[in-house]
Amino acid sequence: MSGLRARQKADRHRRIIESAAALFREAGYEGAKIETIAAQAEVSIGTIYNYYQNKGDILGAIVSMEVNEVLNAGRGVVARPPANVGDALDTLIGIYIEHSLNYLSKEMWRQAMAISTQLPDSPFGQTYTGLDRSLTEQIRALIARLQEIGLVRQDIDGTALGELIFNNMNMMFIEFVKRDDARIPVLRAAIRRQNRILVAAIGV
Amino acid sequence: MSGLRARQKADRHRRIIESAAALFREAGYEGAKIETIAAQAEVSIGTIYNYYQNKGDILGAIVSMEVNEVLNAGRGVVARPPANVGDALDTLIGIYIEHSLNYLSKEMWRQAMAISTQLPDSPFGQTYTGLDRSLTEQIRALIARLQEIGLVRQDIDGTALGELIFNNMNMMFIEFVKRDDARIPVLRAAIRRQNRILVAAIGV
DNA sequence: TTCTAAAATTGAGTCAATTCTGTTTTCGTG
DNA sequence: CACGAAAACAGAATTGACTCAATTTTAGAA
Repeated sequence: MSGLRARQKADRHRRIIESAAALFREAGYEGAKIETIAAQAEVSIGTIYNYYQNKGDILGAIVSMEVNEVLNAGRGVVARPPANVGDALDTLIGIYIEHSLNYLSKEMWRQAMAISTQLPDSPFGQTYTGLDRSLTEQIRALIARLQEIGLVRQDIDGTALGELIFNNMNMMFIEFVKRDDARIPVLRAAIRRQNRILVAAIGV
Repeated sequence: MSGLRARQKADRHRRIIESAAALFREAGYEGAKIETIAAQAEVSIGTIYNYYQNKGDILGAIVSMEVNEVLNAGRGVVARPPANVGDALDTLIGIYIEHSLNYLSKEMWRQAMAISTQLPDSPFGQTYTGLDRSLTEQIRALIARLQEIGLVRQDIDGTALGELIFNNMNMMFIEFVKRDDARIPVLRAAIRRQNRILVAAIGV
């Protein structure tokens, strides 16, 4: 392998993503025309559609990178969580939220979320669902860790709890990206307040 | 008022909604062309855009009717809730979920949800956010009612709890409409399982 | 080196939502 | 009843995502 064809392919992939990312930032998702992305990446429109099924999939590739970084950052917290249930959850969720706008603007998030519900079976739709699942799983892993340490009661249904916490956080995040004037500290405080009910219920 | 102009306007509104609803059912949201809706309603394309800012707003009008019916049905449960926290929540949520597919197909829900996150400031986007808020508020009202009756502890943060329950349910519903093969009883069972954690925490 | 099938690229063409501009209808007033 | 302004309407034109048939490039066998 690694012949000319494979190298050119990888190179084109990179050029398309880079052009798209730059344009999405500058002009927004809707404002970025495929034609312009193609011109900037020095490929034709047809080639873009050879690499990605639709415009949303291009955005999807960028979103995936961002979420994977977040998942990675979360591993540290799961491995060595703060010695207090409330803080542990807040720290993990904090990582998710604080990292979320590194590469993606709120508008890009809105588009990504919209596409993932609109076309759940498209490549990106499936990827996005998988990312959500991974985040849920990571929260569940944190809970399991806290149970090991003895900070969370053994008889708690960790799966259901992980889903509950993720679903609530995710929904709050969706509302957050829908309002351009919404601020991260306010979002985090609201989620802390909601989780307080759970924390009280599951602590030993 | 109530001159010819106003009457014609109301009549056209109705005709557009009826044509659109019929077509969305038959052909799906994407499959329903504005041109066809216009022809069926016996108005021009331009007129449709005079009444609704975009295709999504037409769907939005239909979704609003559905959700308002659901809210109405929920009032009964809030007024006379089952004498058990778990059952009370399950009954209210059951009403929401069981009614949800009366007029709207999963595909229509997907589109509606997508549009509401994609264009949160469009008329429909704002309406949808308002509907979500009303549902959250109704769950909060149920909790308040249960506190009055003495089934839920007085020191529980009802607002946060209402949000937590709604957000989790809503997220589960979103995942439900994303999968055409997902079934209502399974959805309800999953939500019951998640809520069990909360029920245990808030009961007197 | 030459040749051929498969893979990749190209961009003009299609399709459907939305916009735009000129026309028609309604309303209130003299 | 006639008239002018404002509101509604119509549908042709625009726009931009996506398709597809024709062309070019590559890999690897002879």
